[in-house]
Amino acid sequence: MRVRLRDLAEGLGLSVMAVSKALRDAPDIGVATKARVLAEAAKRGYWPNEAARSLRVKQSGLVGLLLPDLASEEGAMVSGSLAEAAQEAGIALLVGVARSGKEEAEQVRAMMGRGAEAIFFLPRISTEHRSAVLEVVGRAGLPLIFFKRYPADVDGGKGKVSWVVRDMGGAANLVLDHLHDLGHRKVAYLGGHPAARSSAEHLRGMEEGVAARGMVMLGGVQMVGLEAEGGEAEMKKMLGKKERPTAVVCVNDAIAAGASRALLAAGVSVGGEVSVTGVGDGALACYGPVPMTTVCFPSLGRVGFSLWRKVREGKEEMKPEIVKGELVVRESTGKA
Amino acid sequence: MRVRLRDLAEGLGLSVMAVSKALRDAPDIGVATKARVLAEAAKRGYWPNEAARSLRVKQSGLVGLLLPDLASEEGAMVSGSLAEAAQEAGIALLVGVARSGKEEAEQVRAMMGRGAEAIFFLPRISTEHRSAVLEVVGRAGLPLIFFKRYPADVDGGKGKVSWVVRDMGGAANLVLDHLHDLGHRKVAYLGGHPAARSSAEHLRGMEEGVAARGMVMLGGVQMVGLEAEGGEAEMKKMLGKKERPTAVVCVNDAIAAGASRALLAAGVSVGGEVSVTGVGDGALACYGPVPMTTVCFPSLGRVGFSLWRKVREGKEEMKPEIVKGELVVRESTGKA
DNA sequence: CTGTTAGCGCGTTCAA
DNA sequence: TTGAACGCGCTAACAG
Repeated sequence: MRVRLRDLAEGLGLSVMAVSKALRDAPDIGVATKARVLAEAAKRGYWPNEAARSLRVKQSGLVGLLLPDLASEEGAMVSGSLAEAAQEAGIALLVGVARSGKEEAEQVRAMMGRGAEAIFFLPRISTEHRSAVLEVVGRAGLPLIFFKRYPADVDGGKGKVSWVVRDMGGAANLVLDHLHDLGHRKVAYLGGHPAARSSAEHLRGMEEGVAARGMVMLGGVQMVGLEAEGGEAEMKKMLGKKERPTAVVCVNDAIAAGASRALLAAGVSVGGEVSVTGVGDGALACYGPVPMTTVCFPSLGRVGFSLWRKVREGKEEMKPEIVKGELVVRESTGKA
Repeated sequence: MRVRLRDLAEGLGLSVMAVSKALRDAPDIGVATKARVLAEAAKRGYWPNEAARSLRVKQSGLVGLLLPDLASEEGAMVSGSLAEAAQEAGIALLVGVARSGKEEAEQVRAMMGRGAEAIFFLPRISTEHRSAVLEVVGRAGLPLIFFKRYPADVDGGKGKVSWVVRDMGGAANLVLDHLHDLGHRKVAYLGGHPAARSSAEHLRGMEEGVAARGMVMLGGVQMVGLEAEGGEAEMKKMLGKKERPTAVVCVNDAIAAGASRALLAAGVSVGGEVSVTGVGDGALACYGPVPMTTVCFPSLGRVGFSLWRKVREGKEEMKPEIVKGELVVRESTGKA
C-alpha cells in the first residue's frame, strides 16, 4: 500500500541509503542518481514516514494546542492564527479540546506522547490558580506558552514557561481617552470576575483611568460569565436605577453586544443617548446590534508561535509578551 | 530527560517486555509486577513514545482536518465539533489550514506522513470542480470525508470517499413554510454563487418551494462572497427599486445580518415591515442586528467523525450524509 | 507468568 | 559517491 524507501531502492537497484540521501537533498549524492530517485518517488507516490523519521532524529516538527473550545470566537481566533503561523513554518499542529483539568492532563500527555515540541495553551476562564497542564508539561521540560490567561503558580520566563496576553489595562485607557474626548464623565462598567487576571487588569485600568481623568464609575459589575446574555441581563438591571451613565464600558464584545441589545430594547439609542464599548473587535463588533467601538488586538497565536520559534533557534529567551491593542471607533460611541 | 520503557525496566530489575505488558494491561502479567511497574511509571513520569508505538503497530490513532480557515465561524464550528468527537474517542487531531490547492496538497501529504488514518476536509468555497486533495488522498487509499462542499469529480460512497453536507433544499423549505404561514407572498432572495453546490441546492429549494406555495420571488441575487458586507450592499440596492418584498430569505446568517443592518439603516423595521431569515444559527443569529429566524443544523464534525468510526470498525460502508436542519424562530420574522 | 528475538522505516556513522 | 551495520522505542510472536 504505502511506498517505503526500501521499495524505491529495490525498484531502482540502489541501496536504501542512496535513496534516503537523494530525497533529503544530501550533499554526497550523485546528480544523476538523485534525479532517478526523485522521478521514481514521484511516480510511485512516495512520502516519508514521519513516525520513523522522528523516532530517529528525535524531532517531530509538531506542536500541540490545547483549548477549552474551538467553536468559541476566542478559541477560533487563537487557533486560527496559530495554525497559520505553524503552516507557514512547516510545523504540524495537534489540537486538543478539554473542559476539565483531567481532560487537559490527558490531552497534554497524548500530545507529548506524539512528540510535540511545545504546548500552546488557552486555559479555561476558571483555571486561574493551579494547572495540571503546568505540572505535566513543566515536569517534562517542554516549552509551555499560555494564551490570554495564566495560572498564579507560574514563574514567567523562568525556564520554559511563558505567556502571551493582551494589555487589558491599556485597552481600558484607550477607551477612556476616547470617551473623555467625547465629553463623557459618568461611565458604567461591565467586567469579568476579578479572579481572572485579564479581567482584573482591565478593572484596574478602568479604576486608575477614571480617577486620572476626573471621571466617575457608576455601579461597576463583575460578572462570572463573559457572554452576551450576561451583558444583556446586567444592562437591564442598570436601566432600572435612578442614576444613568452616559457610557457603558465592557470588558469584551459579547457583553457589549448584550448590553446594546438591552438598551435598544428599552428604546435607548446606542451611540446617541448612551455610548457602549467592547474589547476584541470580533464578528459581533462589526455586525452586532450596533457597529461597535472596540479595541482590536493582533492575533495572539502568531505572537506566541514566533516567540517559540525564536526560543527554539536559541535567538531569544522565553519571556512573557504583553500585546498592545488599538482603538477602533464605530457607531456605538458618540458625544455625551 | 524522557523516560523510556528500558529505564523503568532497569530501575525495577525487569525486562522491557514485562514493563510494556504491565503498562498496556496485558492479560499475561502478574498482578504484583503490574502494580510495581505502574507505581514506578507514575513516580518517574513515564509516558509512551507514540512515534515508536505506531511505527510498530501500524496504527496512529490520528486523523487530519484540513480547512481554509479556523477563525471563520464555519471553520470554527466544524473543527470544534470534530475535535470534541475525536477527543471523546481518544483519537488525536491534526489541523491544517490551506488557502490554495498547492497548500492543500502539501498539508495533506504532511498529515499522511504523520500517519493520519483519515482526512477530513472542509473545502474552500471556490473549490468545486477538481481537488488536489482528492487525488493525493485517493491515491493513498485513505478515507476522505468532505464537509459542506465537495468537488464534482468525486464518486460518493464508492471506495473511501464520502461527504457530510447540510440539506439546504430542506432549509429553504422550512423557511418558506414559516413565511407562508405568516402571510408572506413576495420574497426576495440573497443567495450564493450557484456554482457552489450547497448554494445551488438552496436556490433550487427556493425556486421549487416558492412555486409550490404560489409565492413569487423578486430579484434573486447570487453573490460571489458569503459575507455580511455583501448582504448589506445588495440589500441597499434592493431598497432602491420600486417593488419591495415583504420578506428576504438569505442563504446564511452573515448575509442576513448584513441585510438587516441595511434595512435598519434605511429605517425599515426588521421583523415588522420586512422579515429576514438566515441559515446557520451562529453568533450573528443570536446577537446580530436583530435576533434572527434561521435554520439550525447539527454539528457536521461530529456526524463525519462517527461515520468514519463506523466504517473503521467495519460496521458500515462509506456513504454520504445529508444532515437535516431545524427552524429557529426569533424576532426577524413577523406577519406580512 | 516472564524473557528473548526480531524488526517496524528511517538516518547517523563510518568504511569501501 | 555509495552502501553496510546499527539503533531510535516499542511490541508481536514465540520460547522458557
